[in-house]
Amino acid sequence: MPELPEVETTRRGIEPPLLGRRIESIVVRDPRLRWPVTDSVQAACGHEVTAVRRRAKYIIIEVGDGGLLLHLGMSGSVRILTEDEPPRKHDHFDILTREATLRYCDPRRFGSFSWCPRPFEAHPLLNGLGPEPLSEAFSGDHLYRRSRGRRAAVKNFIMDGRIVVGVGNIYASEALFMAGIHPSRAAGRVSAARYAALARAIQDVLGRAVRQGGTTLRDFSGAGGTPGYFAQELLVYDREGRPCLQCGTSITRRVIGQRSSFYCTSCQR
DNA sequence: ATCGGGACCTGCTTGC
DNA sequence: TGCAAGCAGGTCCCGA
Repeated sequence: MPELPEVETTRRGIEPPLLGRRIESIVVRDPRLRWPVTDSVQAACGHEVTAVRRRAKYIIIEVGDGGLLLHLGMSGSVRILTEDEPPRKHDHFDILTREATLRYCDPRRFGSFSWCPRPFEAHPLLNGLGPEPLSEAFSGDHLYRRSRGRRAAVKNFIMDGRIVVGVGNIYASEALFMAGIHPSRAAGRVSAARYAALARAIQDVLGRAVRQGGTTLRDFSGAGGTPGYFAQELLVYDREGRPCLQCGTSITRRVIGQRSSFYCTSCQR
């Protein structure tokens, strides 16, 4: 469900109700996430939220001497409650302020929730991460330099968080199509010029999706998991057998690195 | 160092 | 209608 645009949309959605508010309590109903949720998250209680940031697909709810580190995994979502509501299946925990409650739901339990002391970058889950795709630190030149000598498929390469963060399965397919690069081409065999086009494509597609408020999480009432209206803008993803919008060739689906990949055999080389 | 594959989960859709 | 297989937007960890 959540790629970077959805995570950023979630961040923007929970920032107003949390920023400047004191965390009164954290109620863990079901600690079984990717890693068991421990009592260490209670360190945030009694503190005021000073910022709600995003790093890669993590959301960091900052308080005094640390932050709550949140990942939505494949199926995670949060909603903001302003009145009591009985928990549903897969509602794992609540973060309560006086005014509102953040409730986290994650059926597949690939998400995570943990306490992160400062400095955040030192946390094992955050250190070693590559640049943010929408930051100055990310460029075609960066991709080019990091890819020399690599034989892995370029699609896997750009989905590797140590190279660049936030490029998930959908947008990897989309960006490669926009740049005209075949997803299974060896990363080390893509020219600097084509990496420049790829970096632009990644920034363009992620930037547009963020500006549109993501897709499935536009509201926080727990929408259902299918692609929202951004799906209409997808050029190749989930379009197997349908005509390429550039040349009419039937779009191919193939598993690369255990993930479905969609591309045009004629436009992408 | 790099790579591919397996692992972790539930729920929905598809096909026999 | 029922049941099993296949599929899903992430990413960590392992052995080669």
